[in-house]
Amino acid sequence: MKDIPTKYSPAEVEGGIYKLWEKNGLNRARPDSGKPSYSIVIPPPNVTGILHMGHALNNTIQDILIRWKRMQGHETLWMPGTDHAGIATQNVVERKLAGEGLKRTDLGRDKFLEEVWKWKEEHGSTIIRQLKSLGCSCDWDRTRFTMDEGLSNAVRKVFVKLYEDGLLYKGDYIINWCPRCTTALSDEEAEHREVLGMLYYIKYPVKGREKLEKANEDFVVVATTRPETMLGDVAVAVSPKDPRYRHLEGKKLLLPILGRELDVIFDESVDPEFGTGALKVTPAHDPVDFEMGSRHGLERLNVMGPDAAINDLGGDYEGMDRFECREAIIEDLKQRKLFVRAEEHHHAVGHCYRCHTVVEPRLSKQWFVRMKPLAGEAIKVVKEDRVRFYPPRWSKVYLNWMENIRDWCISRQIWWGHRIPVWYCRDCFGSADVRDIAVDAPGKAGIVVGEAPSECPVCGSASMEQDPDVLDTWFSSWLWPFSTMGWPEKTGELEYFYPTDALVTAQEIIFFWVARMIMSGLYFMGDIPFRDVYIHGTVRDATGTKMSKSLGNVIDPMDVIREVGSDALRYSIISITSQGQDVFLSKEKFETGRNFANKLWNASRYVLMSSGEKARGELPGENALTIADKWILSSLAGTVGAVNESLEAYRFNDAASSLYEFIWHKYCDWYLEISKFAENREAVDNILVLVLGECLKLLHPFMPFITENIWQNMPGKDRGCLMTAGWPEPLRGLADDGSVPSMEKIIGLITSIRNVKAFWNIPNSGEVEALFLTDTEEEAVLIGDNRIYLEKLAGCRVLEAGTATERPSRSVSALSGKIRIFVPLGGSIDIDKEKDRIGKKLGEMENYLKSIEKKLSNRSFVSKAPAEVVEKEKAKKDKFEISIRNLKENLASLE
RNA sequence: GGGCGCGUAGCUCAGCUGGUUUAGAGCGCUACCCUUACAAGGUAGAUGUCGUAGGUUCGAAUCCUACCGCGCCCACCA
Repeated sequence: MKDIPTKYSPAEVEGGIYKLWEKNGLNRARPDSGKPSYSIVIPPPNVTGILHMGHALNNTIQDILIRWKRMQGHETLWMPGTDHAGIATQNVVERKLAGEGLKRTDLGRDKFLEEVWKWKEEHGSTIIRQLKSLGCSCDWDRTRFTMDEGLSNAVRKVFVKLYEDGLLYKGDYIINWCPRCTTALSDEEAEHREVLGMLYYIKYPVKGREKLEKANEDFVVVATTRPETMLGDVAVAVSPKDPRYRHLEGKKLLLPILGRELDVIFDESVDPEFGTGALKVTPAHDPVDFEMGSRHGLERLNVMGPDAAINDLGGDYEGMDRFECREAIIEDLKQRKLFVRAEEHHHAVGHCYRCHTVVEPRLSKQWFVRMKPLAGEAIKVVKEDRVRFYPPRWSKVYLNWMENIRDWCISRQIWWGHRIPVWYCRDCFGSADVRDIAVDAPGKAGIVVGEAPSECPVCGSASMEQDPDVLDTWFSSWLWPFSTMGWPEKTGELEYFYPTDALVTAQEIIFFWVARMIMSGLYFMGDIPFRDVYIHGTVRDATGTKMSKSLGNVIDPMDVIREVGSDALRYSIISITSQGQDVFLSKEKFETGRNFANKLWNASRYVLMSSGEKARGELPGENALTIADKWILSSLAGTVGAVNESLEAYRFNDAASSLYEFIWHKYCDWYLEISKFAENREAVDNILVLVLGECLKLLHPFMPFITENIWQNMPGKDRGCLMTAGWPEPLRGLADDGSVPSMEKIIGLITSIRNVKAFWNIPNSGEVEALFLTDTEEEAVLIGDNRIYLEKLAGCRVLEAGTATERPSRSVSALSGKIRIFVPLGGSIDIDKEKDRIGKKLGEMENYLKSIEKKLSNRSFVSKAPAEVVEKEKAKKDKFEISIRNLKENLASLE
C-alpha cells in the first residue's frame, strides 16, 4: 500500500479495468431482467473513420447517462455500431486504388466491392477500439453495421413498404450533383457556403435586329452567375409587370454564340429588381428554371456529363470542364461584343459534404421519398412534447425544417451501399438504360421491387436487370433505432427497449438523422424512436473554428488519452460544455481533469493508507458523530441531490462541478484535514471510507476508470464492480440538530484567523493566541467544545471564548459573522497598518449599509416586495450594523 | 431574406423561471508555505460601471426594445 505512487498513471490501469468489466459481462443488456429499461441510440460513426473530439464529447455524454442509469438499477442498453458511409468510404478506397494506378471501373463492381469489404475488415474496428479506450460501456456483443444482413433486410422491407404505399417515385428532377463523386446528393448533403462570385451581364440579341445598339430594342441584357449554363438556355424570362420588356411579347431572342432561337416568357417568379430583370432560363441546370420550364412547357437541355464537362450539345465547348468553359465563353462573348460587364456578387454555393467540390444542380432521374405524408406525425410528436429537445430551442429548428420538408433524393450513383432492390425486365423495356426508366406509381408493369425475381411477372422473361444505384447511407441510418433490434421481426429487444430513452447528438445531424428517425419510427414502428433528444455543442478550437482534419486544428482525443488518461479527457470536456453551447478546446483545458483525477487519487491513497485497511465504511451511531462528521455527511447528501437533479436536466457540467466542489473543497480541503486529529479514530475512519465510496459512485459515470480502480483497492471482499454498484441514495436520515451551521461557523472562524495571520505575515505553521467575543452563550460553548479545530487548522491557541471577553491590549481583531476575534500580536503590531486595514473594510461596509438603508426606507419596496425579502434585507442590515460597530470599536481600541 | 446563439475578472466560461451572491468557477497573477495524501499541492489575496442606450419594476447580469460587435443555421434572387 505504501508503494502507491503520488502521481496517478492512467495508462497503467485503464486497459486492465476495461477487461475486468468485459470479463464480468457488465455491459450486456438482458431484455428479460425484469428491471426498468433504459436505452440509448448511438449515433453510428463512419466505419472507416477514427475518433475525433466530437465523438469523444458525444460518447462521453452517452456513457455518463448509461452508467448513471445502470447504477440506478435500470437494465441498460447502449447499442453500438457503425455505418457504411457510402460516399466517404468509397472515396477512401478509390483513393487507395489510385495510389496503385487503378480506377474502380478497372476492377468492375464486384471486385471493387470486395476491396471495400477488405478495407472495412481492416479498418472497421478502429473506432470501436477507440470507443472502448474512452471507456464507453456499450453492449459490444450487439455491435451492428448498417450493411449487416439484418439491417440490410430492414432496408429492403422499408423500401418495399414505401413503394407499395406510393411514397417512392423515380423521375426527372434537378438534384445536387457532385461531379467529383459523380453521384446525386440530397439537399442536406449539399453544404451551402457564402462565396464571393461574379455576376456576369450578357447581351442576348433580339431576332431580326442586326445592330447591337439600343438596349431592350436590339438586345436584352441578362445577368447570370453561371454563364456556362447558357449552352442549355431555352428561353429568357421577365416579369409580366415589368414595363421595360412588355414589347418583347411574341419576339424571339438569339442565344449568343450558339445562335439558338429563344422564346421570351413572362413569369411571376422573376424579380424585376434583381440584375436587369431578365433571366435566362436553363431548365436542366437550375431548380428555379426547371419549375419555370415545367410551367411553360419548355425543353430541358442537359449540356453536361456526369463529371460536369460539357457534352455534345455544347458545340465547340464539348469536352471542356464547366469552369474552363465559363472562362472560354466569357472570352468569346467579349470578342463578339456581347459581354457587358461582370460585378462581384456574394451568394451561397452548394458544396459536396464529402469532398467539398462545388455541387452542380443537374437534371437527372433519381429515386425520391415523398416526405410530406411522413412529416405530419413527426411534427405532432414534437409539438405535443412527446419527443423533447434539450435545449428546447432546437425544436424550433426541427419544426421549421419539417414544416417545409422536401422530397428526399435517395439514389446514389456509387457502388458501396445497399443496392436499390428494383429489377427491370429487359424484354419489356427493350434496350433502354434502366436508369432512364421512370417509376411514378406502384405496380408498374415489368418492374419488380423487393427480392430478386427469377422471371418477369409480365412476360416471363428471365432477363431481369437490377437498378445499378445504391441508396443514401442515411436511408439505412434512419431505421437504426429499430433495425438494430431485429425489426421487422417482433423481437424481445424491441418489445423491451423500444422506444429508447435518449438520443445524444450534434446539431448538424438534426436533419440528416434525428428528424428522419422520428419519421421512420412513427411510420414503421407506430411509435416515437426516443423521448429525449440532447443536442450538444460543436467542438471548436481555441479560436472558435470548427475542428477539422483539413484545417489541421484537431486535437486527437487518442493523444489526450495517452497523455492524461480517458478520465481526465472525459471530465475536462464535460466540465466545459454547458447545455448546448459550443465547446472551445485547447490542450490546456485537459489539465482540469488531470488535476482532479490526481487529487482524487491522492485523497484515496491517504484514506486507504491511513484507515482503509480496517474501516469498512459503516456509518457510526449518531452519538459518535462530531459536528464535522454530520457536516460532511449532510453536504454529501446535498451533492447526491444536486448531481441527480443536474443529470436529469441534462446539465452535465453542473453535475461535474458539484462533484468537484464537494470532493475537492469539502472532503479534501476540510474533512480530510479534520480527520487527521480526530479523537474517535474508528468513527472517522469509517466516515472517510464511506464518503470516499459514495464519491466514487457519484463520479463513476464521469471518470469510470480511476473510480473503478480505487474501488477495487478498497477493503471489503464482496464489493464487486463499482460499475454495477448501487447509486447513492439522496439522504441518509441524519437528524437536523444544527450541526451544519455550527460547523460552518467554525470554518468561518478558522478562515478569519488564517486571514489575520496572512495579513500580519505570520507563517501558517506559526502559532498565535486567539480570544472570542460572542453574541450568545451557545456560541461560546461551541467554540470551547471545538477548540481543537481552531488549534489544528488555524494554528491558534484558544485563550477565551465568551459574551464578555475583553479585548487584550496590543491585539488585532477580525470578524466572522457576528463573532469578534482578538489576536494578541505583542510588540510586533503596526497600528497604522491595522487602522488602515480596518478603515478600508469599514468604508466598504458603510457604503453597503447605506444602500440597504436606502432600500428599506423606500416605501414601495417595503409594501410591494414579498415579506421574506424584506426580512432578509433587515437581517442583512442588522448584520452590517453589528459589523460596523465592531470595526469601529476595533478602531477605537487602537487609539 | 428568415431564424438562432454569444458579448460577465487578464484568458476560458458558469449564473439569466428578477430579490439569500455587497456578481461566481477554473486558468493566470501576487504573497507566504516542499505542513508526514497531493507542488498536477496548501493558505491567503487582488482584479468586474455583467457590450451600448433606453424601457418595465419597489428592485434587472437576469424581462422588453433599439443599436454595436462576433458566430452559426436555414432559404430557388438568377
